[in-house]
Amino acid sequence: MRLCARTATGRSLRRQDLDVFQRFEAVVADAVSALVADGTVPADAANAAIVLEPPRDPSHGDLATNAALALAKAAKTNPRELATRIAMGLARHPEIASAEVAGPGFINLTLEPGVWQAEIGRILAQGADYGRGDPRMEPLPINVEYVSANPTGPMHMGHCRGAVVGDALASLLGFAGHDVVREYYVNDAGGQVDVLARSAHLRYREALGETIGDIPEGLYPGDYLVPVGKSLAAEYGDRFVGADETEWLLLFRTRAVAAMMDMIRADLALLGIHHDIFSSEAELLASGAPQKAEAELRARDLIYDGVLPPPKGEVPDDWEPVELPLFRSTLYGDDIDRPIRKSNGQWTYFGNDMAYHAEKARRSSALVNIWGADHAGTVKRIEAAVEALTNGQKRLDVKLVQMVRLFRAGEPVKMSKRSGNFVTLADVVTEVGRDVVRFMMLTKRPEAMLDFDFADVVQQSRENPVFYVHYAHARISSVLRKAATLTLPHPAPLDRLDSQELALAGLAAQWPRVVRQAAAAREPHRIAFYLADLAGAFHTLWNRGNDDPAFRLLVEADPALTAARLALASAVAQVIRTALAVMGVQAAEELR
RNA sequence: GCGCCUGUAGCUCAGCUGGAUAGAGCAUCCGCCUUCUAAGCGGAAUGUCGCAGGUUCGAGUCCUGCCGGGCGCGCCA
Repeated sequence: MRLCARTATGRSLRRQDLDVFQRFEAVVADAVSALVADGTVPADAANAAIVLEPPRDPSHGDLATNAALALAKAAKTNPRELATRIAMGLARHPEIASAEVAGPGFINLTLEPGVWQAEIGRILAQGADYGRGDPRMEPLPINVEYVSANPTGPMHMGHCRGAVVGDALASLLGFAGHDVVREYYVNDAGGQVDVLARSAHLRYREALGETIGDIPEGLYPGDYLVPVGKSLAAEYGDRFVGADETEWLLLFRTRAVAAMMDMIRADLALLGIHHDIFSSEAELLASGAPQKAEAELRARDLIYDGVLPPPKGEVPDDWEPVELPLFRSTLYGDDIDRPIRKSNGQWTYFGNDMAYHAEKARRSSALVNIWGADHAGTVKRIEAAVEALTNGQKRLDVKLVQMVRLFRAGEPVKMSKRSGNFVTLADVVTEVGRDVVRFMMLTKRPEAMLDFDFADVVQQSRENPVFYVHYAHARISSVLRKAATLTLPHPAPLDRLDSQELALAGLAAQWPRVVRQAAAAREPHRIAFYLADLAGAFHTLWNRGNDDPAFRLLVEADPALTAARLALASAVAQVIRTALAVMGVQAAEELR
């Protein structure tokens, strides 16, 4: 367990700068150190998996630790006995009201009310920075690569979830104290962009007056290429009409890709997503990076020339054994070794991608990729390549995001990519709003399928988490507007808050811990679930005031109590705002 | 055939990297409210955590093997 966080300059933070959980983790760690010092516990056991967490059952107090359970074996005592000794020490801490041994050897801590009262003050004092992590010591940023959709058309709903999850993860990591780079890998070198170029050439001829009729099978039918064709026609006239493909392909490709990327950036901007770096596959190729990566891996015998076995299951009719340069991904758990170049000598997608990740790894402390689940089969080889190219120093963490199924009032929305009849991201954002889209994409674990119903997501009711969280913030905002005219005591006497109110403060005080854990697990969706909990707890308290006016936030006859409750409500609103901001969502001041 | 993901209450899903008696919303049942602190409230009931083994003080969580669902599977991107 870490005793103290450290800043980028290596300076130790004072304990009062830590959040509640970190502070009491340190208290428990001190108690464990004392056991080591008096010989009860061997020194090497002290770094056992000791955790301090809020117990599920509130009757177990504010915090619970398994320290005795984790150490009993090494101390050769029974857990309850050890727990009793630890608890006796903990109980002497001025902020700990009671430390009780429970169950097989847990120690349940109940904190003095003043701890939670003080936490309200901290939330209000730190504002939007409450919960923000200390800057980490890594010299290089964490790289989050997400979206990276092929530049061959507008963003559609298939890209949406990965875009939101990636962006929220990036801002979560940033809030947790990491330096973060948001990156988009532009696949502007493969066969798909040649198809794009040919599709643009067709639109170019169309712009010059030719009747092109139906778009041939295999080309992109979307009319978003019409302006590209027009622009090329205006600039170059008819000189490429009958020309050989070699004369125009590169030019058309470059122009079409640039136009598609402008469109994609505009689509992403609708969601509030902006990448720091757009890396071009074509530029990477031109720089010779794949050759360098190959040479490096060949020197270490991680690439060799070999023949792959025929694919398992159904073997294609035209399958022939061919010798190819293969990367030994099987050394890292892959099923077969993977080719880095094709039989025609060109790089495979993986060959380029390997070099790209080597390059990313050089300028990053850690790599995260957000990929669609349809790429699941290629995860191992690229993680293996990063491990090999960095000698195991850097890890690539590929997060797979499952698909979203669209519904309209319970009916599945039919989509067919072939006919161009797909729902674009812009359509969805226009219809339900950016904040709704962003929040909804985080209401489920990314690796599970998500159903998105246009009717449900804008519904104003308890079962819609987006609404429910906004509603909590709007209620608080509304009361604070009303209270603006009141004369209230400063500072608010927070000791007037009752146990239910302090429990809500305790939940708000968990925000820094949620940030740390969600960031460590790279799971931004935890923020959405935390917010639903926090909003639920607030609404429950609010409803108390509906039943009995004495429990309302504003009690006109008692300005001191009103001030205390408003401080609590403001703190809750602050945490909601901050958490929503990490998700890229703007908190609502009122609902309409 | 192989790989990855997935299976938790009737439904939709959480489950804090192994902790205590597995939670929430919806639906159900029982009360209450008709209110701008509005877009309901309170309470109750609900489980073979897919199945079977294993690891250990302790398993929904880790390991192995089955079963069901999704995605993918030669040099595509």
